[in-house]
Amino acid sequence: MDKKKYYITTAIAYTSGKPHIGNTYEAVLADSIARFKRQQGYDVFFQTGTDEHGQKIELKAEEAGVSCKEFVDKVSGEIRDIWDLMGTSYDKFIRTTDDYHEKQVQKIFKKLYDQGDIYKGYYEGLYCTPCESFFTESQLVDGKCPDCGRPVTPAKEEAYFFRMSKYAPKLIEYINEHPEFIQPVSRKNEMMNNFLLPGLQDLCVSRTSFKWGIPVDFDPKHVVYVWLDALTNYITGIGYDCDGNSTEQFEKYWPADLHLIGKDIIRFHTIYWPIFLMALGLPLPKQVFGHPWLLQGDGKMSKSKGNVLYADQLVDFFGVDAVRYFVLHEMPFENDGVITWELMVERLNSELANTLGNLVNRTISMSNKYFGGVVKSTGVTEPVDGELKGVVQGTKAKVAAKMEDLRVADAITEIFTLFKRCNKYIDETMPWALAKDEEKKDRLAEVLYNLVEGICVGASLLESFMPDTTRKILAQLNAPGRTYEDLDSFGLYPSGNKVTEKPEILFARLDVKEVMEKVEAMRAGEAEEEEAKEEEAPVIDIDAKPEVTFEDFMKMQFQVGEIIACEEVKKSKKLLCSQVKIGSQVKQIVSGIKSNYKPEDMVGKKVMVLVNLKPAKLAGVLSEGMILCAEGLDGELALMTPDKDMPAGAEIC
RNA sequence: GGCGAGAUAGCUCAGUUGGCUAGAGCAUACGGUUCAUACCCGUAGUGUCGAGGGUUCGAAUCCCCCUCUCGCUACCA
Repeated sequence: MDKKKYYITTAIAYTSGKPHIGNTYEAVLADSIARFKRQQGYDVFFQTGTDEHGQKIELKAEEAGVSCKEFVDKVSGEIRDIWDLMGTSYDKFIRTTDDYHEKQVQKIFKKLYDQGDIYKGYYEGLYCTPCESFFTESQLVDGKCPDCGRPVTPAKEEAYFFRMSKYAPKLIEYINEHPEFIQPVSRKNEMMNNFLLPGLQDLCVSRTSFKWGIPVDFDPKHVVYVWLDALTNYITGIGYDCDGNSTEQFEKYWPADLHLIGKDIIRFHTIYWPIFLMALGLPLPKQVFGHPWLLQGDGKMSKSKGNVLYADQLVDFFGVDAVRYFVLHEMPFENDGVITWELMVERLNSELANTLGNLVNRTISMSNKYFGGVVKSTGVTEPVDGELKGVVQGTKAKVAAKMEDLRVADAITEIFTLFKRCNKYIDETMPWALAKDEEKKDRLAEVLYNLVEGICVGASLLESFMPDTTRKILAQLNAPGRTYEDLDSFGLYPSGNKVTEKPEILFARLDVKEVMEKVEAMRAGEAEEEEAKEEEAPVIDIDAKPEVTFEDFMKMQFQVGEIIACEEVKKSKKLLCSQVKIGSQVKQIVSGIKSNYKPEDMVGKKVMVLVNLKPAKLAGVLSEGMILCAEGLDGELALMTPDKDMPAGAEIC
């Protein structure tokens, strides 16, 4: 009988820089699921990879003074190295610059165009280069990119659009009929209420503003825009061909059983991607799981905060399996998880070193001390053995049930419950007491056999999550690997086998203080590097806007305004409403600066005002101008104030 | 502004259709043990279950209202 297939993917990582521990978490999570399914006997295909096109990469490459291809080759390689370091067992690492992918994307684009799903139009809007996104004015935050807070530039391009609305009813039906499709389910409501039910906008699927992308072959000044390029990796990677010459591999594995993605891109995977697939006449993936994020103690990781954790650093301190254990076990199913150095150390010490490592160590050392390492079942059982056996035999089913729901953290907890039970068993049976009585030698042997057997089962179940540790434990116990089917039986450890003479410490306890000192030292080194960098280039480059004529410029009237009153706009989160004295008149101006200025701080300030801007209502409040601000890297705002005291109304020219 | 989630032990959370003295892990305290990586095992707790009102024989659980937090979304010159 053919094995059941299981196709799992991660999102492909964007090659604009080194991935932090949060990105790495996704790969490890997918890996643990893939490994578990393999262990269960599924024919698993696990695909991951890198997303390598776009304007941001074009810019980064230019900055680095290399070609785009050289740039992405390097970064993609680094990402793959980290995935390898973490022991992710991917079957395929796709790159969106792979030639088969590029060719197929072109064919898909053409096909969708020919069948009328893609049409040519114009995109007018405001563009954020780093995010490579167009926004309507209404989407902007404080007039800035809603994603990154950086400035946007007006742009109009000829562009191709995908007719989303045509497929929306079918998608709504599909989602309603497949409640398990979007995980966690709370996300399903968000998608429905915010996008599908109010009506879907058409999606822009091409760009002319940059070159680093897959050219639209019948209209080469366009490149295919991110989602049609990136999302299709899930089918091109396993050999899809839209002319009907797909590989056997594709026929076998598609549709995907699970797309594992970050919660920030749920919308693209549960709306646009299914619709693309419908347009191609392909079945939809069975499940999309938007996992939560792994956060640093003091908020989301960001380079500017200097609190970014990288997988390789953590591995240097703790080892691969400890890091895998941490990210898999500390991450809740629905809420964001927290990672700090202190927490890492605590978990390592209490769970890995104390509970597991010490259990293996004490068991082996007793076997050596009492029986020269030979582990033998003598059949001298006592009632207390039954409870241990029950736990050992029952763990497999519990783990499987948790994994079925993608509750990886809970699955690991079940395995550790087994190890804790083993520790308790040692206390209950007191081998050291048995050892003092020659008549109880057979009982002692049986106790140690039961322990070794229990550990073997636990260690085997741990394989999906901490593969190296499993290998080490089984090697130290000189235990043969056992099949998944046998993980709920007890007594398969070959009686008479000899365990290692010198047990190796699996996880060494660490001292929090020492670790923190090392971390500080490392941080100091990084900070110096950062400082050196900052001294070199404390500048911000924004996209150049089209040239304006002097006449254009003269149309705008700038004056000094004095803020005489200011209050929060109640209905909004970011707006302040100021009364600004300009000459003898007073204008009401609303501005999105609440995050940086308090109303009381505003009063009395002299600011630069664009006076003749057409009035508009913001959050229902009339605004008759614009107060100008400079914006720093983190979205920090600074009001433009005159260098010397100037009367309200003075012209700025 | 719209939709949604949440507020439970010092910390992270579990509490199914309302029902016996509200739970787990970590941390704390005490006790036991010595095979082991100062480890393991046991015991003990502490909670106005966010505030207030209501339904009920009985509410952490259902209803109303309030406060706060969070997610998505809209508006944000």
